[in-house]
Amino acid sequence: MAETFYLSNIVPQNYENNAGFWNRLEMYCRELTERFRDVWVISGPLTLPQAGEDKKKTVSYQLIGKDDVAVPTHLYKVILVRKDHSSDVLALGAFVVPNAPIGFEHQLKEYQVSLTELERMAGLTFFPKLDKSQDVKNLCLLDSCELMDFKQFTLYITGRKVKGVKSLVKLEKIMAELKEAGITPDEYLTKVYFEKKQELLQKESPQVK
DNA sequence: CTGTCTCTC
DNA sequence: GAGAGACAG
Repeated sequence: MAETFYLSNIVPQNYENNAGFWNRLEMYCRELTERFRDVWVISGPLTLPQAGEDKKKTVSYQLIGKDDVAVPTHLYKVILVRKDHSSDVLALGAFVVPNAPIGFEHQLKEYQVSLTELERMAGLTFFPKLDKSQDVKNLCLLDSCELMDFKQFTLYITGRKVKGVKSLVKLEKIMAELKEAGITPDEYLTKVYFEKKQELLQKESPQVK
């Protein structure tokens, strides 16, 4: 936790990417901990070359702030999972994601690369003690690599908002926004909504102590 | 969930 | 500078 917050461990990331696609990728990683005994995740920045109109490749990336902090063109994530200690079933997925907004029409699998490819891009060796000659499965074949779709994501976010809401007016506003997005609450959200509504009715009714 | 911004102390 | 709360995607 302490190392997490070193400035040297921080990367400027596109806002929409972080709150959207990357957020859903992180949610997927958390899901994996429910299906696998061990989950290792390594993330980092990349500044990749891009081919111009003349086909020549150039490395170009933005610098921000007075101290010229480099903005990576891409972000990578390597995920290694182990089913359990005894069986030793391992699966790995490596992903390279543009540091730019990515909509719900895109699938995680579009950004999958081989570990070897990523290691060349990053100039790093991941899991050096892992015997690569042994049978390490493709994560996206063993698991689904499916991120939440728009409806699932919106329902989840709305659930978190409802849980933290402080007034009845805001509660109804959150639910109205959901309806406006064309999504009807599922069983879980309906339950959370009514529980919060009861709680706030208690708090906001002046005659009740 | 991922965040930022503003206000107070 | 930290903490709390409002707000947005």
